[in-house]
Amino acid sequence: MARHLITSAIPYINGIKHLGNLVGSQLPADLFARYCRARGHEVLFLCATDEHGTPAELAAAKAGKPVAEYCAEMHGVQARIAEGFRLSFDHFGRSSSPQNHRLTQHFAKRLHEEGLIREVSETQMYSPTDGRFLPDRYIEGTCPNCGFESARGDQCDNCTKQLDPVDLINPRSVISGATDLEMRETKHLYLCQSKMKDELEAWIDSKTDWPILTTSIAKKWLNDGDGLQDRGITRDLDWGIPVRRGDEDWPGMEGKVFYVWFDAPIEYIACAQEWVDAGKGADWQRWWRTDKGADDVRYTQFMGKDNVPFHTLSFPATILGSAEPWKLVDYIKSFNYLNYDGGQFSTSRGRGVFMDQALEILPADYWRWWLLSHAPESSDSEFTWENFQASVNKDLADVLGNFVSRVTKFCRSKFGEAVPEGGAHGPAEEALLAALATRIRAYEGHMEAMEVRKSAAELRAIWVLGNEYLQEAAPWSTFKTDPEQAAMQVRLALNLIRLYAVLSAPFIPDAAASMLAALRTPERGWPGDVATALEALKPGHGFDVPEVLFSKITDEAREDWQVRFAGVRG
RNA sequence: CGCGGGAUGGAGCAGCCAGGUAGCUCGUCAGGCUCAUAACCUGAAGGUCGUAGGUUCAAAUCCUACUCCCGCAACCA
Repeated sequence: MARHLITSAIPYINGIKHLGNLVGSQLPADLFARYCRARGHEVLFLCATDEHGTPAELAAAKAGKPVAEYCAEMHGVQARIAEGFRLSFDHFGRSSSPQNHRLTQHFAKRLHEEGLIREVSETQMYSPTDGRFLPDRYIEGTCPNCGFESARGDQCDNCTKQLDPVDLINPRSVISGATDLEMRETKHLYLCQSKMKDELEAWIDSKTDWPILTTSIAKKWLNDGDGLQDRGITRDLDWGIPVRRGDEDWPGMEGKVFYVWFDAPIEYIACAQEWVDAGKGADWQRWWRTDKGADDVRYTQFMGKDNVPFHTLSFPATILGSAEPWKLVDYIKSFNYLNYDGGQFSTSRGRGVFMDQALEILPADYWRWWLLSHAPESSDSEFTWENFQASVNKDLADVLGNFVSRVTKFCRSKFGEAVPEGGAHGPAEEALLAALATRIRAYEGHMEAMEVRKSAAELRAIWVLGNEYLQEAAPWSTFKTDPEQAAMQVRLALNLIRLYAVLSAPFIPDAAASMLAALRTPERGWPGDVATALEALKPGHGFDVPEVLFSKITDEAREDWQVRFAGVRG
């Protein structure tokens, strides 16, 4: 038995996430966590909401609520939706937790003591009307290059030229429209990542088995231009973790907070503390401190490609720079983006399917299956309703659902609602067992390697074996001449349903539970020996013919949804 | 000359790292079965692997140039 620490990139608090966010981190992380648990490993699976930063403040203001209240509310919303998708977090924490405040301030102190923090004085655009410093992208004006009137402070969307806010003609605040902007001097703390470049590079270079997407992005940041740059870790905001050195004040940093990208990954650790403080666990240090039992932990992170630089460089710089024995990540699984029907998902324009809406129209398993079997592993992938309908109907309803249906109904009509007795395996059964063993081992290999698409394809192939077997065995024919043989065939098929439930549970947990419930068995141990696993249900064991496991998506429903989710979210 | 990923039959993908009869799912066509959610099983047609060169006995796989798509480009998260 191994010990697996698994974290999903933490979703930003601001609003409900869309399917692209889900498939890029939380869902594959959940798949892996469920698989590890099924294999008997000890698992700690953590996720949280990332709550600090300007967008949260603005969203709260728009909702007319204090930001703390807004975040608490949105955390509740996201937690409920995560439950709806059956994301099996051991704890779903908050980056605004007291635990994370303390820990973030602790890391800042350690980094300071190690000489890895320096102060930088800089000038930034300040808006007296808004009462805040404005990040570049919250400033708009006329592009000095092309004359485009809605150029952002960091870049002109029209001519793509890189800009500095001071370059803009007639700059104004995106928040209030105020034009009385002024440059003000402000002081910030920088993390001296450049001092750690060699250490980080050696560490990255040692990870030869990481996805190419992960290492190529990390190496680009390490070596692009002047190499790894120092990074500001503080901001002039109200909402965030106050800048302190552990318990002490930080002279000159009054009123400032840490930058979200500094405190967010630290929440992975703080979340384990929250898990303990919530009474769900006893000892968080044996997961996170290599001097306190975490030396045998394997730590895997899941995230979209936009998160890779922070997880391969910034957060490891924090960990390594602290010179304390914290657990470093062992494997980073990164994903490309999921596009929506010919374009991008857009949170601001309400384009695409959002997590709450998805659950309103179909059960979680449908989404889990499609998203995981089409996970954007090697390149960006695209959600289309036609593909979704075809995949779900074919894979879930026709191949798996129909298998359960035909077996249970046939048994009921010929033998009654109990596992029939008699008969012995012949060559066809031996061949099936051998094929199953081969494919199950392949499935395990793909799951362990976190090859999500390949795992799904292998699982589907395992389902197909059942239909192939039935076609060859044809119990509906043998029943007429040799009822005992038919009984054996049906008994095997019923046991196959149980096996499928166990193997499929990481992908489609609800359907798997329904299958086991119909078979009236709690037996869900992972199959070692296939022949043994297919004898779990003994002759005479009662079962129920389940309701239709997966109903099909009709053309009308699909067309309806296509229209409904094409435009602005209503 | 900013960086990275991708380009394989109608659609979506695997194969490429360790060169040697182009594989899978869907769709299409034909056949079979009739237990089942008009479902399942079997078979067939359809691609020379973005373009142009190069290396090699041999390239989807290695090298060079180019084209197109996507993402990133650090005080936005």
